[in-house]
Amino acid sequence: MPDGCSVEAAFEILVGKWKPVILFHLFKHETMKFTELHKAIPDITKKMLTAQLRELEYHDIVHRKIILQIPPKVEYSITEYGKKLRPLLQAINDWGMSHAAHMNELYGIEKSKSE
Amino acid sequence: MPDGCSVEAAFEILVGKWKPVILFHLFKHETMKFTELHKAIPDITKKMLTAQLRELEYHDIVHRKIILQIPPKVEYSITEYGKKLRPLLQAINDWGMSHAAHMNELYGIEKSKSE
DNA sequence: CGGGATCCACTCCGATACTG
DNA sequence: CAGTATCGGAGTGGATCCCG
Repeated sequence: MPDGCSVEAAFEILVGKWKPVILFHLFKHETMKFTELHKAIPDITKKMLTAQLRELEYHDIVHRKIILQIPPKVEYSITEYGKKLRPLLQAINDWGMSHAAHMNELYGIEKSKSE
Repeated sequence: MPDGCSVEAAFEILVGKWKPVILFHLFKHETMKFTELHKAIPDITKKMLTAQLRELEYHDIVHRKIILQIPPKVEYSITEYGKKLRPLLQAINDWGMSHAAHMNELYGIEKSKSE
């Protein structure tokens, strides 16, 4: 099965529950410090933020720049290679939005998750 | 956060570990019976196959046609709406493939997952 | 400040067995 | 044949504490 399988490979990199949000912020701000990211996504724990960032770094999607000084500082940014992801993410996002509208047509607006 | 969040919504529908493969087969064969799908994806259990199919059905991506007879038969097919997913899946797949090549450049071919 | 280590809770998935 | 119900394991994410 040559085709349709790299989809899962792609998902392994993009899923992870927090990666889309992290990438979203990084695409917007170009460069963000660890703390800025953490404040932008308050619900994430430091552990998870670090873990997801490390994975993205491994996949050459984000770059980690360490600034040694007394209050240590680390800046994260999207790599040139990582920027290629943008149209794909955008396409997925567009589909997600239009699909939400489609679901709305079919079932009506569901606010609470049934009772 | 209006943007970059529908990505996760889209993932909820497309991820699930088996959905891409199921969709892949369905896109190829137009119409498949439950057993055919099961034979096409031997590793999946009946429980999972049913569950994933039901979710896709709920999201109006696949259609379930029940043929009542003594050996019961059910045919699954992609809906018209579901066909819109094809280019998206293709794009994700393309990126996954090119990314695999990129990883190969960076780290070389890794066959075993390091002992 | 950035991030690693440990422990725990929860969810997802597989194996098996049963039903219509 | 198509599908459901139950159980149990594995993997994932969260809270907390500790280290540079």
